[in-house]
Amino acid sequence: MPVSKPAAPARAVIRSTAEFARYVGLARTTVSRVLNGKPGLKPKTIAKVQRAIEETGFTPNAYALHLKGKRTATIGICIENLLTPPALLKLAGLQQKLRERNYASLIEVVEPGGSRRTVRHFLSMRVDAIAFIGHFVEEEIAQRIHELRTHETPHLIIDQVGVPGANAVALDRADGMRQLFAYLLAQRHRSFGLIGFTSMARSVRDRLAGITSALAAENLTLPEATRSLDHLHARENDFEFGRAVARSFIETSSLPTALVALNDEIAIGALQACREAKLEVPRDVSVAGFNNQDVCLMTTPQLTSLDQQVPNTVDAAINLLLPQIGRPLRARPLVQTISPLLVIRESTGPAPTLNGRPRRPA
Amino acid sequence: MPVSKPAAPARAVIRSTAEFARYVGLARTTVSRVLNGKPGLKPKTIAKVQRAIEETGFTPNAYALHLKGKRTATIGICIENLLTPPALLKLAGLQQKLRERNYASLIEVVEPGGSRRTVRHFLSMRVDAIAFIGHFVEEEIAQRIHELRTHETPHLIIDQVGVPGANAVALDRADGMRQLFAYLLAQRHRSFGLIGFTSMARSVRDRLAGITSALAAENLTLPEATRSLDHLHARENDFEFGRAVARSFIETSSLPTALVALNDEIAIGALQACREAKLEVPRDVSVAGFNNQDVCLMTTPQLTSLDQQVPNTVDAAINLLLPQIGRPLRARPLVQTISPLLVIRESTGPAPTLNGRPRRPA
DNA sequence: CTGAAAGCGCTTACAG
DNA sequence: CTGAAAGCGCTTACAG
Repeated sequence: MPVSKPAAPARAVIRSTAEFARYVGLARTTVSRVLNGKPGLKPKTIAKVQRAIEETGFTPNAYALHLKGKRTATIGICIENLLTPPALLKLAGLQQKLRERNYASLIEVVEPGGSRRTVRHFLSMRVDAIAFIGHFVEEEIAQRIHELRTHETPHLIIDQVGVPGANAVALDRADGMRQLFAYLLAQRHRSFGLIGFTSMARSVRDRLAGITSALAAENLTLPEATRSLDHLHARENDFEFGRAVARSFIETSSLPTALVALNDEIAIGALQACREAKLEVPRDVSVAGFNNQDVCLMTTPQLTSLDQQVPNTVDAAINLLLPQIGRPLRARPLVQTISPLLVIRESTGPAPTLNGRPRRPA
Repeated sequence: MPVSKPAAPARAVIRSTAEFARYVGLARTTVSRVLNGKPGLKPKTIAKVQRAIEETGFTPNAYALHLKGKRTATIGICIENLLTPPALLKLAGLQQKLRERNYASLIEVVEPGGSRRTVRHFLSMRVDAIAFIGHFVEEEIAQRIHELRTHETPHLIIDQVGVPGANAVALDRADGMRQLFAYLLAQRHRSFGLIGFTSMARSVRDRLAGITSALAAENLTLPEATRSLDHLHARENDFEFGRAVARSFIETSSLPTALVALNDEIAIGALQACREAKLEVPRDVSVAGFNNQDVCLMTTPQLTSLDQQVPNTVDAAINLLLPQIGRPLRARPLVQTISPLLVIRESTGPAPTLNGRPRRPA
């Protein structure tokens, strides 16, 4: 069954206004006007075009639109490859808020050393702004920020502080630790086991600074009030690490009255070690985590933790990032800080007294 | 200090090959050749251009490139707004694999009723293919798939089965339940409490089918071997729901020997209810979850669960999606099924015997 | 409402 | 290596 003529408009996929105009039987110009809601068109023409869109599913080529000057309305989001639950929550929240404001998100997971390629891709896509989520190699991200400045492309770093010249919104980890320690000190705790705080990362140093300041209010110092046994165990799996370090603390002759963990997984490991040693939490020892993940409600006892206030972070990110678009670059970086919320649950309580309830099971 | 001449190339942001060529002092054509690695260029010219790229950070406009026929190398990913941990893992895994293959990801979170707008946006961005992650309203997604077919744009649905004409990769939930029940039956369990299986969703029906088939192998039927008390409690928070329903089972005169939960959160709630009732798991009752989330390792006892095998799912997705690109659309949909992996941990064991160890604490 | 034309930023023959 | 030109898919005055 030979067919001579090219297929009628029936099934061919339409990929340009030219083809589409031919299909509807109108001039390209007219079609373009309808597509862009310009005034001065017959209702009948509009209806005809609309029907044709339904029939063909035609969408104008965004690439041509942008060449003609339309904003891309796209934000590049660069997220580090360590995808922790809080980081994913921020990513999801940011994406959703951007979408509500009619911005598309171009998302790339970046490994150390890979940010240059990603940023160049984002720039070639003429994104309106770029957000970074996570903790990056400081030198590397500082270089990216510098490039973006000379490019006059707005940026925002979420979670990492201390990058010179960078706009940032970050959790005030020092304040979080200050809150937690002020509370524990008020509960008469004086000896603290820190689990997982051994690192030169800025975020850990900030936390130690917060602890120091809370201790200072009681005339205590970090060396006299806190101890670490991190060096005794490798940190591969946070839960197992917390369990192992806590076990080491328990085997010690002088168990601190409170174990403070870098994150919830480590804290849950510590809870487990306590249970295995038949120590009752918080009667015998208090345990606190960080991040306030959903699991904190599922442990026995429920875990005291610091909430990252992700919705606040996302809101701040939107408010810092979007107003930069289309305006001259600010000379001074914008930095906003989010205070964590201390969520006190069952795993922390008054410090055990030596002559009161027993520290160790009989 | 009036300035008469326009600023020298010094600080102006360069946004086109024309400006850039002027900056380097070469013809646009030559610059384009260097940018695209064409042969027949003096090393000196290449070096000059490369240096200028370093200096200016110039990136060619991707929109113009594509207009000239370059592939967008972009995949649209549509994810439902119920961002469960496994769904996020799939999103992150897919994004990472695509990136390794030099595809960019355009990601949008979609609410019920919102898929049309998202797909139209993706199409206007001339994506090479579209992936859907999650469970969508069947009628709505069926409509999208139909549109994509007429558009000759490849698609893949991850996690949802039963959409007519759709390419899909999905977890074989029936097989998962079959595995779990075969194991529990071998452990002499004969009475099962199902928690959270009350739903007309296809994924739940599939699971019940799997249970039915495992029971049939022992000449048992769903009505005689399983019970549900879902109707007694509202399901707002899965953990609390699991706890409440399990408590109701415990208060019953005939506690099943195994509680099987729809997901890990519900199972952890059930574990909690058991602990509160001083029932020992698995001595007095076995408990199993679904998804094998990280928390399964953090509970006491550690939770038996079914692993979604996310890496397998992601690999299958890549292998189903990418080969479709640039080829004529296949007439028959591609459907691939991933078998969950039963991970047996401490929360399940032999069924208690009535005349052996006590079912309830004395 | 139509049609011809210019131009967005690129690449790619083509003729020097 | 250069330069002029065409064309990708659009929008937007401009003249009918």
